[in-house]
Amino acid sequence: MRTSAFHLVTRKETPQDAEIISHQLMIRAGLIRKLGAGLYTWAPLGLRVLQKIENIIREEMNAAGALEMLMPAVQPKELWEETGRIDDFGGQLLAIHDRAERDYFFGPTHEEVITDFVRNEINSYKQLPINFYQIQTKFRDEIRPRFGVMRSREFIMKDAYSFHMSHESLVETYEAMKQAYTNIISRIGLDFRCVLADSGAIGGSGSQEFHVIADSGEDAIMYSDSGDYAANIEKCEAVGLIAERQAPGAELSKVHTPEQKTIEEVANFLNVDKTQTVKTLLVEGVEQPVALVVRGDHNLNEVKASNLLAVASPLRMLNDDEIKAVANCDAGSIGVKDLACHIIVDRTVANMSDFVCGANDSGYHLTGVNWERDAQFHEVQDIRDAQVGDPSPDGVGTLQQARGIEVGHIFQLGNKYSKAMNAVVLNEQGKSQAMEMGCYGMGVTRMVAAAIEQNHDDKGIIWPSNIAPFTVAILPMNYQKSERVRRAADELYETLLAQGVEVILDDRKVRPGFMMSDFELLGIPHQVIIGDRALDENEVEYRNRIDMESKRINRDTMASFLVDQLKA
RNA sequence: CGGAACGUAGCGCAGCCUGGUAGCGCACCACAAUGGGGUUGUGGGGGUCGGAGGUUCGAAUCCUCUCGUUCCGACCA
Repeated sequence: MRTSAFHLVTRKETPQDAEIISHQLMIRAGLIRKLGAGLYTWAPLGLRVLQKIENIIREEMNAAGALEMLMPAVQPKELWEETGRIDDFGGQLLAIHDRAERDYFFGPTHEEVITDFVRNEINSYKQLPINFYQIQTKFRDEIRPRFGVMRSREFIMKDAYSFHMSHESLVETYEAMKQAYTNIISRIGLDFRCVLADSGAIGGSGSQEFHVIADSGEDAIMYSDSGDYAANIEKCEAVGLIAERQAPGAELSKVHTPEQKTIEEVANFLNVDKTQTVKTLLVEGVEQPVALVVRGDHNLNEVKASNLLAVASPLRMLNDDEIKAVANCDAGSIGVKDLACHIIVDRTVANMSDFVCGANDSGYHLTGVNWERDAQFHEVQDIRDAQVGDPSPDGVGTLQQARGIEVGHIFQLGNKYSKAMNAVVLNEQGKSQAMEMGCYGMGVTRMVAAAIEQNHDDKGIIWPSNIAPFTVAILPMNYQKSERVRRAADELYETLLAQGVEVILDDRKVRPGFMMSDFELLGIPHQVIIGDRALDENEVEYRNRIDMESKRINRDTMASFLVDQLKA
């Protein structure tokens, strides 16, 4: 490709609304342009990257035995009524209607559509197992789209759905998909981690996420410093930190704590460690309000909490009036003694003794509180975030934390959808049986942003060579005027093209500095600079985008040198 | 969803407070010089000032409504 025949529009200035580096660089390099909130146009340059990722995904999915297909992006509302997922997805669903006022959703995911396809298409156990996938545009009306294509509303996803006669067969495909995902992200060239995950609105039993490690990641992932355990913090089991509850050692006493509301303030005021305090959070319950109790220095894990039977989902904190009705005090003074609601305590809290909590009387706290003697709880659950330094739940090592960008998520769905939609096949005994199902998603557009987050410097993008829009850039110095430079550049260009190298030749009439800065921003892995200086010695110059060190190479061997570099 | 801010040329912004015929930088077009790190000069094209309504002799500027965008927040207990 010659730049004169391509669309290359770069910007020197950082766009004002781009927060994270990948978004800034994607706009500056001209990969994407914004159309509206969470809506992006992929320019030819960006599309080349996108398609490389798609092709790697295709190759690995095909190799794992999955079959590519394509479903409609627009889905009839009736399908979603069958599974009752409209409420689960809530406002994220983009509702549309046609001229006859029929209701549709623009698909945020395709479990319903594929299950409908399969229930009509598959009748016998002999046709199973089978795994379908597609690469397609989705729409999720995010509350707050941000970070460019990292969290956009319209995006491209690879989604796969497998169907089975047994759980064992499902697990087999699940493991194959896990391996395929590992292969895909490795081939793209990113540093990633597979972690245990909550299955959220998709549902099902087991699920794991694939995270590209990056400081700008929206998720916190916890991992053992010496073992294999790794989990999203939403899911990461938080072990009880106190092995055995001590017998009460202090008198219960009520102390005046005026204006001391936060745990920090109360602990300082009473001169105790935060680990000797508990906080009581009142949330909406299924039948009655629920108190969730965690140690003062711990965070409530909202995902774990909303998964509890007694707690309403999604999680909602009670407002001041509701708190008053339950605890008869302001929010800053809620405590566990004589609290008339269902009380669920964290594992660590269950074994605390002589602790501090609110007195259910505004401006007062209790000290020396002990379970059984002073207060009772109804359930012990894991409801806090695991934190750095906790023992790993599998007993091996200590937990550490990193930030991750979720680029893939695989689920064992079981028969949630097949039962709801009556997707059955006849088994060997000729009896109807609901199919077991798995689903496997991968964010294609997000992968581009993740790749940049992990591979850039202050000059621009540094593409991993497997997804670079071009692998070689030829930068001629004074192409317009120097006959000799032009001939050398054209010749190398033609030679590389003939060998199937994805090469871009900059034949624009721009000055050298401008050209070099542009290609540093663009991040093309291999760059060849052709100028009169080196040509005097029949040489041209090679630079790798990673180290940017110049190497003089004989003009006649440059093509083969590059081909070797590309193989490496 | 709650809070805040911002909408003036493709991009980044000034002008608004104190109303008087719209400006700067980048980008773009032409010409010339330059030709190994975003070069320079001269000339040029491009804007219903987000939209609607109001106040006024007169509105980018003041008022009201509306649309859009962005940021922050959604555990004080």
